Amino acid sequence: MPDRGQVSLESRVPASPRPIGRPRPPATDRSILEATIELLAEGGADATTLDAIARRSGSAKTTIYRRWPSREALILDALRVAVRGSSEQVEATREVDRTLGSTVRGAARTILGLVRNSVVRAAFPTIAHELFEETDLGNRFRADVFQPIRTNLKTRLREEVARGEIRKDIDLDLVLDAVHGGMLYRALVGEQVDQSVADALADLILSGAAGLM
Amino acid sequence: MPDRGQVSLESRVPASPRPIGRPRPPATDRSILEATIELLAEGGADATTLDAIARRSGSAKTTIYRRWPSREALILDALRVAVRGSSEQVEATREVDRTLGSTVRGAARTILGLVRNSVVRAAFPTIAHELFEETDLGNRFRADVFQPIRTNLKTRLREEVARGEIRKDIDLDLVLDAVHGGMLYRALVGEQVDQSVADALADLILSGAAGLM
DNA sequence: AGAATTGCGATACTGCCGGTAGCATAACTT
DNA sequence: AAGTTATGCTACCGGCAGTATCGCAATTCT
Repeated sequence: MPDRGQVSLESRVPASPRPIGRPRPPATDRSILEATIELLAEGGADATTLDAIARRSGSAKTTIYRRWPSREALILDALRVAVRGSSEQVEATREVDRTLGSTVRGAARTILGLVRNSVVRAAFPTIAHELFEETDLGNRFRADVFQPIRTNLKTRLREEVARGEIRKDIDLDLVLDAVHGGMLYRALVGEQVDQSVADALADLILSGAAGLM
Repeated sequence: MPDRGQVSLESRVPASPRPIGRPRPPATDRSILEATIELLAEGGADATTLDAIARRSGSAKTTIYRRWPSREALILDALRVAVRGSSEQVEATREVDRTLGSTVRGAARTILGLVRNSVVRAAFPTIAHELFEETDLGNRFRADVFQPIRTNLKTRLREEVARGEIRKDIDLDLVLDAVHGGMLYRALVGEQVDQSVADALADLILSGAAGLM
């Protein structure tokens, strides 16, 4: 069991000339992930059993286990793909406007796309479990998915601070927490989540709720 | 199988004089819930199997299934109890001060107690699943747990609006979403969550992030 | 007192699912 | 041709949610 690992982080310089033996068609990874995503979207996590994934992808269950160490890992990888797709879509939509507070509004809209994504919703309990339990899987997911989005947004927020659009004494992490968390929370408790809500939330956090006294 | 049901919602006017047959000792309910809470806190949801609950509570598995229709229902009831305990504790701590924005800060601290509660953390993936899937269980939980907290806070926020501490044009739901969601989100992604963070988040939402230009 | 009714504990069971083992075979390198 | 690795298949293990059965206990009704 060589376990070549689909995320070859260690494959540095030599770029291994040609591995010996029967090669793994990369298309198999894609079809498995695709099947997983479809099942998550259609029937939720409960319907996403390994037998169902194997059946739909056309690969054997054993093949799947040679490429992913566990069902959770596969689901999280599928979620990774789905998130990447969803946020890229949003990024494309976002015009590069520089109106006041555009970053905060953009952040709210990005999360909007995610909390409405059926794959994200289906996989959310799983990822929440991994995050809370501080699992290796959860930590990797946090580093690979959450952190990049966050550092990107923070950079842009710092630019807004430099431009004077945001106060210098503001904790930018809190701004992002309030925006992202607020949208997520609304989705959780079943309140309306759409673009107007996203914008309203962003505006609230920018302008504050306090009376002017 | 009469299934008397532990949440006799239909038991209206007559208040059934005395049910026939061997009575259910209410202590059994308590010991089962207690065992469930302990297991959730100690080993997480995975360790909270029905056999473990039966073993620890001293009741038979069949007895548990006569009182709760499913494992999920039992876990959600246990969570309900744990939340009630946790938020009552916070309510007691909260002095009845009327400083500006005290409600918002109080809301942040209440959630702080919840996201740090190990039972809540353990049961969170389950409740998230039920909420997202719009299950009967999830809807009941929303109505029984989320709504009361929310309406209570909204009432107090409206008083602050009347007092001029909060602007009239503010969507109070969004304020609560940002506070609760922000704290939850921080706990999820593993950022620091303590009282100073709760207060800072509340202050941010009250005063806003925007520069004064 | 005795019949009827309901709850309990124990044991055994079903069914599903995550994960594994073993094997024959396919694809590739040398 | 020999060695190496991937695949599909079938069969299996172990754990766990949920059910069935049964003898017994506690209580109400007549």
